[in-house]
Amino acid sequence: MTEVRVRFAPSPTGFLHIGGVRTALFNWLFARRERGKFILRIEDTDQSRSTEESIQAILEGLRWVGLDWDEGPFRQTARMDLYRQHAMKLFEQRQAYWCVCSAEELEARRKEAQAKGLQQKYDGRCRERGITNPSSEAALRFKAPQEGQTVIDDLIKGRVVFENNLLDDLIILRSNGYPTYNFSVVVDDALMGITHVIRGDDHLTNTPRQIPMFQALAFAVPRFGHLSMIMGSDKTRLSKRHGATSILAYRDMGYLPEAVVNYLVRLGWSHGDQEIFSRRELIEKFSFEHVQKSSAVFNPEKMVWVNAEYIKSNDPKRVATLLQPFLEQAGLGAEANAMPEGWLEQLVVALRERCKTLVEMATMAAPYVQRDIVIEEDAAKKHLTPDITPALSRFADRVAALAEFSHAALEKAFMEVLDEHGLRMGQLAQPVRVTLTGRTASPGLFEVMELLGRERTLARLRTGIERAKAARP
RNA sequence: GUCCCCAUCGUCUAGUCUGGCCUAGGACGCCGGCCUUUCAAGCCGGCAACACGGGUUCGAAUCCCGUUGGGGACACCA
Repeated sequence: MTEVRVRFAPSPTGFLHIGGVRTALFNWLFARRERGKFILRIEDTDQSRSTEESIQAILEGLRWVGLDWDEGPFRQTARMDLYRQHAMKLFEQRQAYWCVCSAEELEARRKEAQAKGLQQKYDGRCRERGITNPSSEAALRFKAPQEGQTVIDDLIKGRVVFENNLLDDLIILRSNGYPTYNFSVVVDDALMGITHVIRGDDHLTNTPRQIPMFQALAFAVPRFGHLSMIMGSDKTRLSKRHGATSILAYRDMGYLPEAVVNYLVRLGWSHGDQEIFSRRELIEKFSFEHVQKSSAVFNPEKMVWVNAEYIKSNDPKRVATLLQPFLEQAGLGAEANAMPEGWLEQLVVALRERCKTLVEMATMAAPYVQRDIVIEEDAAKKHLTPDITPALSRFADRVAALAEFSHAALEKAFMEVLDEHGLRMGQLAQPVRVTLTGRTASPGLFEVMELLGRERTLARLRTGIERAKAARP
């Protein structure tokens, strides 16, 4: 058994998006499962569109979702000699020829063919010219086979057959000396020993063009697997229109990387009815047999749900760590940092069932982190009324006198006050909640008090009592 | 236009290869209820799909053909 070697080969012409991450993920899972190698290759042969910034964003995005690569990142621009060398080999073998048709001419002919409804294919006029001393504007074309068929035994799609007479003589070396995509992939995939090419569906029709090149160069042909595309809600290809484009935008929106991975892997792959998978399980269970052939629509609501699941079930310590930058951003950083060891985890536990993203959690955290709060007007009007002040005061006194400021002790005190004043839970709970948090919704009251500590609890109770007294009944 | 891929609830999907266990299961969302100190979470229930037409077969979501629909590719982009 030879070692499985797969690669992710993005072109750095933009940011790493959801679709790219999914492709990378499927490659990575397969590599990990097969104990093979995952290789990262940057396809930057398009000089005009590639940017260093994009490369950095791609690396950062992959790191964020935890897709670590074993080799690379290789950059095609650093491997130019290799492509030229192999291109010349094809020329010497007479499997490639110089073409002096200008880009403008080609474009014009293509347009004409299109208008006439003819096949848009290079007419091969330079094929038999036998140009050996090309001018500087010449490009090198691969002599594609015109007879027979090329058959792909695709890992996902199954058997796909293409007629060779439809194949174009592709340019492999541009007149500027740079290789084109279809040629550089072949050379790299072969030289890097790629055994399985797992890529987007949009490359399916490139495959019959590439296979003859592998063969002409006497390289072993890898196996191919073509993943369906991800679509937006309108069933068109996913793009900026459908929301955040860079994977890093999801980080900034408060998603956990493992949630994004979990959501993405389920977009096209399944394991029975299971929805949530640990990374370990994913590696164990992943297989191309259960990868869907059809395209999938990206559904933000479900991703939010997955994220909420992870927030709830993850180690609070980790969630607390991930929450930090969001607290900073919400202007709560300094105060949060001043809290005692373990406090933030406690906050996470109190809030995690109530929020779906870290951004939401940070927003919700304000009353617990801050020293002073603003009480919502409507909440005060409804719950902080003069008639509740006796019970409120009594409770404040009890809290002040408590030997131990704990959940159990607070609850006991609260119940006793309820008893003394003949109140039901809800009648006192809401006023206390509003007093303590300024809002009508919060975690359990006694958790809230523990989070606030005795000092802030008392201070807020007193403020609330004053406010209730002053209110018009 | 030519070639290629695809087709189960609104969405992600199980089931399709190896027809019968499918009066089609799960999940998200939506609606209703329960629980309850609020809001959530949780639990229970509901709505909701085999694109269409022909075959093959005792029997088809499952196999075959066609139609329709969707997507992709046809560059000196990747």
